[in-house]
Formats: sequence, structure tokens, C-alpha cells
Amino acid sequence: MSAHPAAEAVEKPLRADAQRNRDKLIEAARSVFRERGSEASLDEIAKRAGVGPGTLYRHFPTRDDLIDAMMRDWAERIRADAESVVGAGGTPRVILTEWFSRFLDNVGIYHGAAAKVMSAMDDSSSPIFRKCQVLVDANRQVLESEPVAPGVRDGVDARQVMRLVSGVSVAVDQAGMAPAEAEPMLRIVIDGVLRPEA
Amino acid sequence: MSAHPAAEAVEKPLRADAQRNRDKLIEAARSVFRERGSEASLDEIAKRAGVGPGTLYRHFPTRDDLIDAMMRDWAERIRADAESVVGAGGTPRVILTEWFSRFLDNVGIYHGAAAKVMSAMDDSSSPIFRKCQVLVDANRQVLESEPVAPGVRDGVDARQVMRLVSGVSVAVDQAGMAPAEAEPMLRIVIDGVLRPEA
DNA sequence: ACCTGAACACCGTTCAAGT
DNA sequence: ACCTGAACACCGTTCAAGT
Repeated sequence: MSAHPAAEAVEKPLRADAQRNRDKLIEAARSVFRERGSEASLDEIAKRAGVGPGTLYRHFPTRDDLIDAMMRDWAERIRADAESVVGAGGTPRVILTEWFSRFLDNVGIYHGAAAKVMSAMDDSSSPIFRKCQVLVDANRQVLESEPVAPGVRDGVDARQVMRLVSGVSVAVDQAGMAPAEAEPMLRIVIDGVLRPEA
Repeated sequence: MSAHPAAEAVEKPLRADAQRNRDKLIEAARSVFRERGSEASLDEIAKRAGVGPGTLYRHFPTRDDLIDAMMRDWAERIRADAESVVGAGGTPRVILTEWFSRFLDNVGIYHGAAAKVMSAMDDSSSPIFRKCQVLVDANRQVLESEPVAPGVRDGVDARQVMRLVSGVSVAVDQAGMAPAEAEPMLRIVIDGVLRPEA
């Protein structure tokens, strides 16, 4: 088996100029979305990338396709975070605190991202859906890892926990809060997820 | 003191036709927003109300002014719900379950409403801000009522609880879940809010 | 095979003309 | 004082013409 086991879909090679334009578009999208949020004008992205609007549509037929491309390494980073958090060990409370805080960092890349991720989680027709599955799986793995799993209350579902924390992320985003200010909300969630003795 | 102690701002009387158009616009907005969500076309609302687009703008300079007008009795309903829930009594868990479930009903009036309310909560320049204050106060009153208050964990802030439940509301909205499906998430929040013994 | 940019469509917003 | 609807602006989207 190869070193890269089907990283993404099939990455067919592009003509040199096309590849360059694609990269410029993704880079422009990153900066524009960070400045203006996920509803930023696509025209501005094309302008900043120095290409015609048609070129943007050729590469990314929908806004979500572009966002998906922007998130290329996002899924990988999430997987790595989950692994590192579980590997570092500690009490269930420490592990969850760290995991949720990285969760917020990853989901809140730009204004509107949290809401985008939340809606894509349940919309299998969205290009971002697959990436969200990675988040679902990573979150489940953390909750099912030792020593977290035995500390979790009966009936707590990983998917619901993820929705809750995504909700926190939306709240942080909308209120313009600093990530650290989310701590009181995360504490409530963690107290609700873990058994009282844990 | 009068029976209506400053219900809303000052309601200056409108000319008969203007008042009729205003009412038709609010009614049209209600149905269009329920069908198409909070980003629905304002033009369609004007059309359905049978008035020109200029008339809509005269009455409601911004989209949020229109939404605010739609929510005329919303704040009052919330106040009433809080009172009735506290009055009905029961264990802290029962009271919170009932209150949060009404919270979700009230905040999720149409697609996108939860997100709208969430962002207006922290944006004092929004016309909806004042109505959100009612929600903040009602929620605080429930949490500080007997027998709930002594059952709440130290350090739990009513405002954070409201943000969390609003997040649940956004999740329910985005995922297209039935209100009842929110129960597992609300359970986690309640377990995190109440002392383990309560 | 890919790019460009003019052209079109849609919708929010304004305003001169009407009553 | 209020309403109408044409006009404008902006932006997403398409496509004929180019390389």
C-alpha cells in the first residue's frame, strides 16, 4: 500500500496555470473569509486572486466547494489533535477540557465557520459533509478512549456532545468572545457529560 | 399607574392606510419567513403584502426592524412562560426541563431565528437586542427562583446557560431535528447546571 | 484545456412623481 | 403623510470568444 492511502478524492493533475490559479484562489479565499466571514463576496475573492469570476466557478462550482478546498488540512489537524490529546493522558476532565478547547480553535477559523460546520454535519449533500465526519469520528474516539469512557454518564451520545460544543462555538463566534471566555460554558458541558464522581 | 406600563416604545398613531399596510407586511413577513427562513427575499414579502418595495422600507428600514416587529408578542410570551414554569413548581430538574423546552419553542419560530436571536443577544445596535434582554432576564429569574437556585452549581452564570441553550436551539434548527430530539442535549446541560445531589 | 470578461438575472435600496 | 414603481447598484452565475 502507498504512503498516501487515498488522501482526498482522486487528485487529477491540472495544467500548470490552472493549478496556480486554483492555489491563488484558495489563498485569496482564506484571507477574504477571515476578513469578511463566510458570506464574503466571491467576486472579491476572484479579484484578489487576480482571475476572472469564471475561473473561480470553473474550479469551485459552489461556495461550499471553495470552503471545502480551504479546509484541506483541517480534517488532518483535527485527527492529530484528538490523538495528541488522548496520548497526553490525564483525568477525564483534563482531557475533555483540552479536547473541547482545540475543538473550538479548529471550528472557529473564521466568522461564520462554526455555523457552516454545524449545518454541514447533517447535510450529506454538502461538500463539507465528509470533513465533518472526521470531526464526528475524532470526537467519538476521544469520548471512548481510556480513561474518559468509564467516566462518561450513561446515555450520553458522542454526536449530541459534538452538537453542544459546536453550539458553544457558534455562541463564541456570534458574541465575538475570546476563546478563553468559553471556559464557563465548556465547564457546564463537561459536568453534564462526566459522572459526578469522575 | 396605567394598565400598560410602557409596553413597547412610543406607538404613535398611523394613518389608517399606513397602519393597514404595516399589518399586512408583518403578516406577510411571518408567513414568508416561516417558509423560507430569515434570509427570505424582502421583495417577496412586499409582493405578498400587496405593497411596493418602498412601502416596506418606509415602515422597516432594515430586515431586523421587520423581524423585531414580527416578534411583538414574543417577549411577552417568554415572560409568561417563565412565570408559569416557576409557578408550576416541581424539582429543579423538572422546572429546568420544562423551561428549556419552552425556550427552544420560542427561539425556534422559523428557520434561522435561533441564530438571529443569538447574534442579537450581544449586539446592542440590533433592533432585536431589547427583546433578547427579556429572554436574558426571564432565564435568570428561572435560575434564581426557588427551589432551583440552591440546586445550581457554584460559578454557573445565567448568561452562559442561555448561550448554551441557544446553541442547542441553533443545532436543532440546522439539523432539522424535532424539538423532542433535543432532550439528550438538554439533559447534558441540566446535569452540568445542577449539583449532582439535586 | 483553460481563461477572460461582457452579459444576464436577481434582489436590496432609493427617490421622483403621484394621491 | 404616505404610496408606487421605475431606476440604480451590487453580486452571483453563465457563456461566447479567445489562447
